[in-house]
Amino acid sequence: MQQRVTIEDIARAAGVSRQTVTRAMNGMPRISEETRARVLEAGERLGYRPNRFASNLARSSKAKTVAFVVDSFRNPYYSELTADLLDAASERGWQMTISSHENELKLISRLASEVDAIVGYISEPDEAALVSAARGVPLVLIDRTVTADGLHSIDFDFASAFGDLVAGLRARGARRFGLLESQPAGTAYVPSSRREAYESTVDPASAKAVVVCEAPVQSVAAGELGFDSLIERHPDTDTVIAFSDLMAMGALRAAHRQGIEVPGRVKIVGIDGLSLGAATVPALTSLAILGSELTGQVADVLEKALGGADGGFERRRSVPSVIWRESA
Amino acid sequence: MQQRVTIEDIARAAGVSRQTVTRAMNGMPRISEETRARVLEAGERLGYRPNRFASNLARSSKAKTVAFVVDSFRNPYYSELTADLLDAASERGWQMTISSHENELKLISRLASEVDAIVGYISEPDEAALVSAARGVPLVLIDRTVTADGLHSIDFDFASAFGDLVAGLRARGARRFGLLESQPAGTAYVPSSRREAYESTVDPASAKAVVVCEAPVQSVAAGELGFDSLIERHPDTDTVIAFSDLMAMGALRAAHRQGIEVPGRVKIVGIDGLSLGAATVPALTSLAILGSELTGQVADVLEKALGGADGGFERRRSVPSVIWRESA
DNA sequence: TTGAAAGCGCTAACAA
DNA sequence: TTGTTAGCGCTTTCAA
Repeated sequence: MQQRVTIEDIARAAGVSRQTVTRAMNGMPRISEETRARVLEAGERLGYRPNRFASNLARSSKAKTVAFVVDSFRNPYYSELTADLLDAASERGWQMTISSHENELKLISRLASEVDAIVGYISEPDEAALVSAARGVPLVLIDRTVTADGLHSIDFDFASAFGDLVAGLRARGARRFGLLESQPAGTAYVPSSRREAYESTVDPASAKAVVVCEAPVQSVAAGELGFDSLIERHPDTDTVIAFSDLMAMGALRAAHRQGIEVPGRVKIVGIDGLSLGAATVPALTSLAILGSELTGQVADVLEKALGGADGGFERRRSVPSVIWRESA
Repeated sequence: MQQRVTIEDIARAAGVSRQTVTRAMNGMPRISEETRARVLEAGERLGYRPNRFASNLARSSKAKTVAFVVDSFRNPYYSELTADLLDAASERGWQMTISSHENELKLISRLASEVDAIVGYISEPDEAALVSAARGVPLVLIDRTVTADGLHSIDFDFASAFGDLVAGLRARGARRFGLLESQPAGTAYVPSSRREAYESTVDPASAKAVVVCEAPVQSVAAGELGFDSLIERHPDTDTVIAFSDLMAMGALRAAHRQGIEVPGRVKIVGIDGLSLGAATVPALTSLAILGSELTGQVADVLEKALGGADGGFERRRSVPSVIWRESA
């Protein structure tokens, strides 16, 4: 970049001091309209572009930028959430930069020198490593609970959410449940909090009907395969709860292929609350994380953290709520 | 933020000069491993965090950040494209910040002082106003062609893409086409380049079967309503081309509701190339913009623009290509 | 291998 | 209303 035009140049061109240029450029008081116009005109003419680094270095209130980290923006869950967070960020005057994973720790450590806070879905289990990678930059982890000092977290209360969901499903005639879980291929299996909530909510027979798909968490294909195998192993299943809306969409496809009527013969429910769920055939009932108070919680935690309140680390919980649509 | 720990502090703590700290921190040569370790340790201990503004101000090669501007990240088209661009950006070491519209000109003018380049979907027709809002920051407009000096653009060659699409559809038995177009509510209607390409490609009778939905461009509901009205007005239609994949998904829903078999009775095709198209029932055939050379073109143009090559403004064209799936 | 000096471009505080 | 003087925190010469 040939960023050569500085306030110095403008000052010279307009015959004023640098300070006056600053005042004109930033709409500050204590300057006559006349000089302001003259300075602005000179800036325009010379093609002046403020240097944001210099400006922020000198300025007392620095620009805040927060990084949002996710697995992949190809997943509509993350992108819808991004949209929500983006609104919250721009309301508060924060810039938001987004990144998807390479190596988590390396990414965090890189971001730590580029932004003022990091928030996102990060699976690295070693909390101490996270704290040290963040080097003092506030780090807010979503969808998990942390214990280490130095980290904030916002988790979902699936236990109570599943209570509501299952009760509602029973009221709609559900008797025999099945769960489609997902696990990133090639990793050690750890039961998800979704699964734990499921098992402790449904009847014992249903609790055993769990299919774990080895696939990227958010894959339609996984839902499709999982549905087939679930129905094969547990033919009496009348209600399928999928780990995510995308998997539920896969289940919908599988049901259609098998000629299984939804919701007549089998009800299908996803988790996430994608707005896209309204566009499937039939429209998807979902345990919604999006559109819940999640966004507000994130913004809240960030506000505290950016404010520099070193006092304590937030541990929040957010309760998903059911969106009833056609599929259940 | 209490960003008080500076290299000065570390220098003092480690008993070295500031330069030495810089060398240690940035992995530069001309420093003994021993001092480097000592300095790093001091930094760790004091909780040092580099100030990115100071660093970039002093550094000769500044960090590049590019802003990506779209209507809304709730639209999967934009989010999938974001994912693509994000990959391209991180490969090149650029930061990317994303923004969705408020007032376009105001947004651009704000971004102009915060980033090094702006790329995106911007509908403001007044090119001079865009140039002046960008204040010298490279501005790359997608999905349109510009004439003004000072703007880059990357447009889609729908004319030739529609040629391929329609030929392929005919080979699959299509005879009577219909187009579902969309127009933001409350704006003056201007035929899209998609429509123009459509009309000049299909037979005269089909060219007249165009339904313009007054709705947000990318709405499933619009596609649903549009499909109904198209079939009502032109019952002999056997192939529906929708302005976007989301609208095509709406059309799919409407067809299902009406008991119209897809692709047996009516073929349905979208535009965009969403990966989600693979998840619908039936999976969606689409004229793909995503996954085409678009991303590469954008990166290319940005590279030139960021490089500071003032020489000329790029005018690129990108040809969408058909992804054949079940719906046609 | 290390350090001293001189800025990067801008804004804050103070004077004039 | 305007200008002067000091930095913001870091990196880049250039010397030692």
